[in-house]
Amino acid sequence: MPVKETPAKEEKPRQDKSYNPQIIEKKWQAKWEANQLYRSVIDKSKPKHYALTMLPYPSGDLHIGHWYAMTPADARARYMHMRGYNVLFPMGFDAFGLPAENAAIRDGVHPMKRTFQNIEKMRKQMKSMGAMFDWEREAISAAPEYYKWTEWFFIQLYKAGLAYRKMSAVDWCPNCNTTLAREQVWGDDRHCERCGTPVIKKDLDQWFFKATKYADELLKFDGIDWPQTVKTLQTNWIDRSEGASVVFKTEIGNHNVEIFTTRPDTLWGATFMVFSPEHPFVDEITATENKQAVEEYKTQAARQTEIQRGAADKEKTGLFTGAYAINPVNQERIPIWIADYVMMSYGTGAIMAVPAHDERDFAFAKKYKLPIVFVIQPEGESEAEQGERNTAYTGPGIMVNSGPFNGTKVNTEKGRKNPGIAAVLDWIAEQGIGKESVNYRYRDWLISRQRYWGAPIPMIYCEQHSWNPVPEDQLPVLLPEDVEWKPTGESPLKLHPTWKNTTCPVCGEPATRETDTMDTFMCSSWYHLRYLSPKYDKGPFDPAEYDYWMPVDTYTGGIEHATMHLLYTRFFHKAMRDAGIVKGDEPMMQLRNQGMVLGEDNDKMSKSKGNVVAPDVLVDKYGADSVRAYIMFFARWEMGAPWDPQGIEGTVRWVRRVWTLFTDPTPPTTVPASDEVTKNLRRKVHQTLRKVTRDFENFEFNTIISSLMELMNEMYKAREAGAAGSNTWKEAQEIYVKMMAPVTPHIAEELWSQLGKPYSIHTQPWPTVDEAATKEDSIELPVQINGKVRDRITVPAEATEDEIKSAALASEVVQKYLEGKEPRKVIVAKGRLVSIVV
RNA sequence: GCCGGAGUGGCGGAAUUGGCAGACGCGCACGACUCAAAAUCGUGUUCCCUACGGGAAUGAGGGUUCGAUUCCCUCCUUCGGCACCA
Repeated sequence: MPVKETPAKEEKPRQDKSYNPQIIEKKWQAKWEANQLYRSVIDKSKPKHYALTMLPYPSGDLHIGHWYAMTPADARARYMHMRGYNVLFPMGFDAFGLPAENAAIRDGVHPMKRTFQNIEKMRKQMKSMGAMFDWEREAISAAPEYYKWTEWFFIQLYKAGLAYRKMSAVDWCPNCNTTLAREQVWGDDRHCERCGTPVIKKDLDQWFFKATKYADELLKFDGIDWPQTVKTLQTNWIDRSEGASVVFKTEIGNHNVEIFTTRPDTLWGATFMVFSPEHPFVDEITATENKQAVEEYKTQAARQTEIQRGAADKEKTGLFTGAYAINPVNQERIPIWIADYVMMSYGTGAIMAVPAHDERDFAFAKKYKLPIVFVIQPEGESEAEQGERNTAYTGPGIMVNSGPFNGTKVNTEKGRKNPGIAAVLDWIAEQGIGKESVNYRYRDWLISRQRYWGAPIPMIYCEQHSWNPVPEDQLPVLLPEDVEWKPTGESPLKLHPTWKNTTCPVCGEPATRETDTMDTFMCSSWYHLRYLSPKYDKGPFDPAEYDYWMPVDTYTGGIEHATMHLLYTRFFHKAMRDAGIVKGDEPMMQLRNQGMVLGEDNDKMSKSKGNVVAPDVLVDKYGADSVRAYIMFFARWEMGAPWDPQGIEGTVRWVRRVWTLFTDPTPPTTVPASDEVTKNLRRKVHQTLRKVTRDFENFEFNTIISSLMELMNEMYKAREAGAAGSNTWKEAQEIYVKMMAPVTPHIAEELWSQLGKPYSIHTQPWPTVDEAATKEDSIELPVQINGKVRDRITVPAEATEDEIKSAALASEVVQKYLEGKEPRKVIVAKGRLVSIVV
């Protein structure tokens, strides 16, 4: 790509030397764009760095939260660029989704039109930020050339046996009029992650991705540098538990009822079974005389929401079915109950109840007078004593009443680490009554959405041949433009008169298309791949680009996606790795999360609360550089903070004062600086450089700005002392502007140019710390006596421990405290302090 | 109930390996400039006292250490996640 020269526009010589961000920011943005400063192309002579920040939904307005996420990410990408990396820092839009469709229902404006208008506006707003986004690589998930490949990926998942259709009770948001994946239902009241409406259950035939196949691998985070909190959230979300699956037989029908238990060592204590009211065997096994009561209980349980059923402190209720099962370890006949504390959605929907060693089962047994048999005895406790218990016993002990295992030790470890469990696991396998088993809370990913504005699910249904994917050469399945906007709870695609009619790819007979669209998290699971080659049409990405840029080196974004996007994209990557489409085990090597900017009132920013901060207004008033600097300065990035509208004055002053320091032609003194002044200045410059470098590495953006402020204050003092014009001064200026460049790219470029340096500062190498220059000549050490600072001594930096010690002891103050006595102990922490114990 | 993060001046925050707590900034006060104001520049700004000097203080209490914001234990507050999970 040839570098275009900007037409040399003759500007009038500046009359006004004062800082005018509106002029210089526009000037440099135009120049950078004109000569494609931020175009990232493969360059095998350089190490690559793929910096990715989560892409926004095109709501139509860039708010301060976007700046908070993007500006530090941009600054760091710029820093990496100056460190010599070939940096890819792309941007795009997660452009499918409900808001645009809901707006269409409201006012009839087509989501396509609105979305692309919004993108237009936001792209312009983003450009005012002065970020180094490579817009040639922009990807928009709602564009056909993008969603063609989202559809293609669905087919690859289908071919890999990872996409399946199932009728089940799924979560439905009555406000969004669509189903949601388990991850998208939040909180105690089980509300929709997007709109906050409590969800309900609906029985629907839906497409799922078999994410659970990767549960174990998703628990491994080897080789990736991700925050512990995210790893913990994902681990808890998947919630692996080790145990056994054991088969109990029903008397009636001789059905095999599989149960999951984490405590196979307590099998001999299973004195009854509890089925979830929805369990498929309930109707058949229920005795005639119990039928009516059971039906009533089922109806009542179904009427309750899962929240009500899930309330842990709720009094347990249940009902005897009249049926019995056989405990396979001791052939005991045990009653089968139904109770709503057993959930169809976890495990198998049926449990063995061991009241002696499980609190819930104990409470249930007490209430309904069911037998309680203790099979784990704490050491030193007699059977009689145990019979007195009024709680379940869950601690360690010895197995009793357990046939061949009497006397076996049980500890509190889970799974095979527990000797009792390990022994029973082997035995049940031998006996053929059960096996070692792992259960997860993690569910398969429900991908179907009953909405229009999403990527079509590229599947066709034929009476003869059931479901088949759309042939790949017919992709994309395009969204029809002429649809009616009705909030019916069914996809508008279903109501379209002709769109769904097609032919079966197997037999060619008339068939119908799937009218649901995909969860937009499917689009964002692979956007980092589309950035590699957004115009490529032979595949989702150009393999040459993939081989050079992937994996993502640094990924930044909000932690709210811990169990959604960040889990989906890992699953997606692993599934596509196994399909031979991508390489490596993980898509993103390093992850860092930013916090959230809250409103002044400490509340989440929202239009309805009227606490939204508009960055455009700030940019108009102060310039993008000052806003960028404030964003990075005002809070710890990973923590976030409520917005303080006054605080921005601090960074505005800093930027102006730097401007003045560099452009004021009349230094305050003509007296040349002493060697000491220049040496001290140079020391401070290199110390600051070391600090700023380290802070960029560690994503500690706030202290980058404060260090730069500190150095500026020192430079003002040095200038006062005559340092201006010296070589040290020139070096200080040069390093200073380079350090500013990632944070405040426009003013840095302008000052760089005014220093007479060649365009562009953003292609300059990051300066190197002169370690020798950072060394202090003499250091002031505090002297502590019994832990309190009583004096300070100044010693040469290279003073030995003994020299420091005698200097400290020689101090008058120390002598006074010693009162002529010998100190008990003198500790010299070199370069830190002297501690004297009297 | 379980898991994880956080708690430091009026406010945002700093303190890198256990070594001077409060860097840097906001705000505030005073001063300079000005007819005046804004802007700008300068000085001060944790709290308490009898103020030359001394004492206390990093959510609370305890411990380890010459020395703890930092490590350990108990607890409190707060935010987030999970939860009749078998």
